[in-house]
Amino acid sequence: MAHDHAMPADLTRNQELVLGTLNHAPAPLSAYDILDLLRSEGLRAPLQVYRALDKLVERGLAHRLESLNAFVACADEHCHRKGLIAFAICEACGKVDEFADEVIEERLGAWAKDTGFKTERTTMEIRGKCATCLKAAA
Amino acid sequence: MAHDHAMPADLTRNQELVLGTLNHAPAPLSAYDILDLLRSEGLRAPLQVYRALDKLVERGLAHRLESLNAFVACADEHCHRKGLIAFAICEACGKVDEFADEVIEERLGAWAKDTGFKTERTTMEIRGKCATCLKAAA
DNA sequence: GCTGCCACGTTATGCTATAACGTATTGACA
DNA sequence: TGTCAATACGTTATAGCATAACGTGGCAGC
Repeated sequence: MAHDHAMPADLTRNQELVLGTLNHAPAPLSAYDILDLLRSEGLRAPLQVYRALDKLVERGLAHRLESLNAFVACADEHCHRKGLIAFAICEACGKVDEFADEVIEERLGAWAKDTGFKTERTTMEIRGKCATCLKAAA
Repeated sequence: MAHDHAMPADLTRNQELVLGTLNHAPAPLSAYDILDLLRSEGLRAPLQVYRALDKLVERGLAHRLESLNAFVACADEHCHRKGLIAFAICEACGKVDEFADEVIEERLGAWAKDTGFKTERTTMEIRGKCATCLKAAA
């Protein structure tokens, strides 16, 4: 993708480095991938990356993909994405598509209400092949 | 939960041991949890557990919870569950509720069709607090 | 100046998963 | 009956992901 998002001004140096790395990556990166890419900037320990990632995820600037144990920058231009987000992950090229669906959100909300469950966090990840890769394989 | 599911007759010894362990667990177990519980049965290496889990998951007898790196037995009595399954995980007691929603499945199908994405596997996990734990805390 | 807070840096460790071997069993079938 | 393919098994070693526990340093507010 290699495009820049609007980057908040109040990030710490480490957070900025990590977010910058994610922004320029064409596919999700593991914390250790990020660490390796940032050794030249002085980062040495996994914890430096994990701490930055925690903050970025907390603020919605990055997302964790549970099924990959990896991270991506938020795809929303102004990072104002609210509510439930779904990810479609291409197993061939690694690209991740981020989308929201109000109907799904509402159905999950209804289920939670019915069963008395208090939702705190939802992850939804679709694995498969993206249109581009399907075409290329044909 | 500690109830027995119908257990297929053609499981290998290791698969049977692992599925039995999951069936009797009140909450998801990691592969290493399972290993520890089965050392008395002669299991010694993680791979023995992972191999059994792979087969069980493949057959739909067990599910992997990506957000926990853990496994549960399929909650469906006869293990005939088809299509997309959602999991609601209580962060307090660890219990997992398994459910299906056709509307959600259809919405995801529609999204895939629109974008030309070929879905192979979908994970949907809700984290939060179950009704029982909420009541207990009140 | 003191205090509380938060980010940082470092070392060590723990948890999760798989690679790469070789062996044993079974069933198909010439 | 021998051999072949398929599949599960067992073991050792290693790779990959994540956090505990410690101490340091900057900065805001009183």
